[in-house]
Amino acid sequence: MQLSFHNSLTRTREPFRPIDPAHVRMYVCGPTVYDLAHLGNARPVVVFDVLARLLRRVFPHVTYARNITDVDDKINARARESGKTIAEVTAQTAADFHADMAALNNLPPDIEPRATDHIPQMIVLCKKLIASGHAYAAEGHVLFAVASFADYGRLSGRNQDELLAGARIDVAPYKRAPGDFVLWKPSDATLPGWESPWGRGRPGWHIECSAMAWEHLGETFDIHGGGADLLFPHHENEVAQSRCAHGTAGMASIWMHNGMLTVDGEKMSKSLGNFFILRDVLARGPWVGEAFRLLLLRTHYRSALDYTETALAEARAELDDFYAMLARPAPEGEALPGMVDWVLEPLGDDLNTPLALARLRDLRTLENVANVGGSAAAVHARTPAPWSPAPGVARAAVLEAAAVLGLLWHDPAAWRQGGGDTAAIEAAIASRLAARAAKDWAEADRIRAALTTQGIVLEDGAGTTSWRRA
RNA sequence: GGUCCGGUGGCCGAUUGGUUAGGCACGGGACUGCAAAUCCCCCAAGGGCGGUUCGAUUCCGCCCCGGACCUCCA
Repeated sequence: MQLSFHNSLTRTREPFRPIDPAHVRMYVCGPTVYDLAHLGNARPVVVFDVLARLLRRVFPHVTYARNITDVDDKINARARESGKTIAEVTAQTAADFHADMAALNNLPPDIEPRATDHIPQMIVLCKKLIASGHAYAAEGHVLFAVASFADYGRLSGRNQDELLAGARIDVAPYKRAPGDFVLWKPSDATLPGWESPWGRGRPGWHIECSAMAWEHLGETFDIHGGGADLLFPHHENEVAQSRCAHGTAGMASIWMHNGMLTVDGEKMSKSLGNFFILRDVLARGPWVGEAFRLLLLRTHYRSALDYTETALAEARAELDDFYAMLARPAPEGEALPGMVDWVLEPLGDDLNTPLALARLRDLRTLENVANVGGSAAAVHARTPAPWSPAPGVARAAVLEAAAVLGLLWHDPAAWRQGGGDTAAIEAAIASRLAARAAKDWAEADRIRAALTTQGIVLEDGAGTTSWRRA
């Protein structure tokens, strides 16, 4: 399968050519663990989880690294205000993050480096940058000299004049230029710190990713991902640090940035205070995790995505349709050649998940036609061949393709019927089947109406009745 | 103000210089004891003004509108 992706660096779609096809390497910026994940935090995790699954399908060996930032002033502030230690805050938040991302069926990355485990590497980078004239020490700080790097601004599409003009913070007196950014900063006794050639201190935000990517993926690697809001300054600064420290022409071959998630048309933001905690949304039911994942994948990853109640309900309804198909008894089948690749092909075209989902629906229709009856003519107008599979065949293709999207992992019966005691429901259905056999339609309808008030929907089949929760 | 990305039918949302996206909702039909599930049909679009072209939703220019970034942010 040919892959191509939109590269933020060149602002064009490029064929994906790994530096080493035998080992594809991807780095994605992970969370700063100071608070529970909000809805927007989930988007890059899901997007790059799908990308990792796709890469693993195409290439023999993939290393996907996603860091955890466990040293940051927001963490310090959270510890101070909550009365917990920094270690408690980071450990608990990281555990919460893992649980929430697992609820969205994200696979763990291959490597999950932590910033505090890479302090020595950060210090080495600072030393290298100072030695090569790209950084300087001043008043316990180490700062990157933006003017020393001609390509600074290339990734985010800015020139240095604009950046200086746009600098809106007060310029610290120890900076040579307003755009210079901190690699290392001093810590007083109340703050976490590590001994360094510049005194006891802690890393700046950007240096950690340069250090961890270097340690685990090398000086250059294939894909660097993250949210579009990280393009500047975070990724711009990462490139500057890594390229200047290693003397390379680039850091990652392809930079990929997911669009922002908005709520009712406004960006989710800590400072705006309009953010939804993912865990609160997940608490609404066992269906939410998958419905939210589908909601995310129904929009192309680079587009802005507006989260609404309606969109979540629609995603759930769509999953209901898939699980209705999967819950229907069908013989074990094997996908016809080409079926799965037909669905996944759009993923190779800059991760076009909406088109892949449209094709997944077509395979669902083929299974429904095979199993229930009807015409597949409309679907055949789109498929590469007039597939008319036996029952169970398209079903197998749906499951295989959905697995690359990280969808349809629930047990169909559990999805439709939920947990809890079902004996009373089964008993009522048995009574109704007896009434129907006796053509006592009034009694049959009375039982169904009673179940309807409990939120139970009956589906009569040939000689049997199945049920689901509405 | 600067930079960038968008504006597609009632809603969501892809592809494409000419040929059906798809989903949801609405309406009609098949099937069903009645339903549900399922299938079929129908519906309706491309912000505005110019330009290129035989032909533009698709390419170019301008304008309008929306969003993101401009050193907390996925």
